[in-house]
Amino acid sequence: MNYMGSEPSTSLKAGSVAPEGFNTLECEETTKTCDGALAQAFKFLGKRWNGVLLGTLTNGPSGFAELKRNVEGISDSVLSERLSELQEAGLVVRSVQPGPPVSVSYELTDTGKALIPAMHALSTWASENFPTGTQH
Amino acid sequence: MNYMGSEPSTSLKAGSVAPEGFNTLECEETTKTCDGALAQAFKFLGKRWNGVLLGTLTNGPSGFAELKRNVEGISDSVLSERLSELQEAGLVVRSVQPGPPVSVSYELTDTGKALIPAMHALSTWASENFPTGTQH
DNA sequence: CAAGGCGCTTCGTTTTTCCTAGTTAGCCTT
DNA sequence: AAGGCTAACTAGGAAAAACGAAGCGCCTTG
Repeated sequence: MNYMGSEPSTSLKAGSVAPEGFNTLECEETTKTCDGALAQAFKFLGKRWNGVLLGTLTNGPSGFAELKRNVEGISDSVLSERLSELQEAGLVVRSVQPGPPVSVSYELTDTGKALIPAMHALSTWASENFPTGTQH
Repeated sequence: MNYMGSEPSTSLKAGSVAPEGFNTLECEETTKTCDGALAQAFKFLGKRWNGVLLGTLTNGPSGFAELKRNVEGISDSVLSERLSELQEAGLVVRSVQPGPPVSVSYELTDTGKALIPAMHALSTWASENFPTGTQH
């Protein structure tokens, strides 16, 4: 699976197989590195907008303009680029209805939908730890 | 709670209270926005290195140099800045043992530790959807 | 016909992130 | 005593990411 641009290079948990480009760690149970799978997850989610985009798409398929409205603050060019990356990563699928008029929708794939429990856990954590209305 | 710099501005779920600076949505159950709490979570986790840093600290307290070694690819200044941000957000605590020699350690707070279930869910998702060894 | 929306792309500008060299203090070895 | 190394950062500039505005072709609406 391809990543676009450079992504954070992370070390893997002791004993796990190192993908290309990663330094292979000696098998050492006391090494305090980040879980390799978690690091993998953060290759996507550690990029600005991806988490919120995926979160938005859990509400169902959306067109480009609708996503632009619903993800406040994102620019057209970044939205376009992120959607391309998420497609290439297999998390989002783009489907085109030729119309007229042409209509495009973006939808979570099964892989993308499989993120929902984790995103729910993140949402629960934020609700419990950063109640709305207390920011200043 | 203070955020450093500007963070992605997101719209909130219909009916939820809008914090300062957010556009208030009309209460409209069909609006497909990202859950406000999830958006809040991604203010931290959508920044490069934060997720991996927090993931690394789930293994226990670490000093700066140890973190530098265990989070492969991060530079000193970014590590320093991210740790400061995570402290200010209440996710990490810094404690200093004056020595000599001076010794500093960073540790997850209760709020930071409360992220562990969500990070475990993310790790599970990545393991099941991106098996190691298949990257190219 | 004019105006607006959709679904984007392009490019110059701005903002954010990142890197590297450097600092001080202490420890260890020769 | 001197030199090398580590810890825990910081400063300033470089690089990358993100933004904003303009634009395109097509369609719908008035």
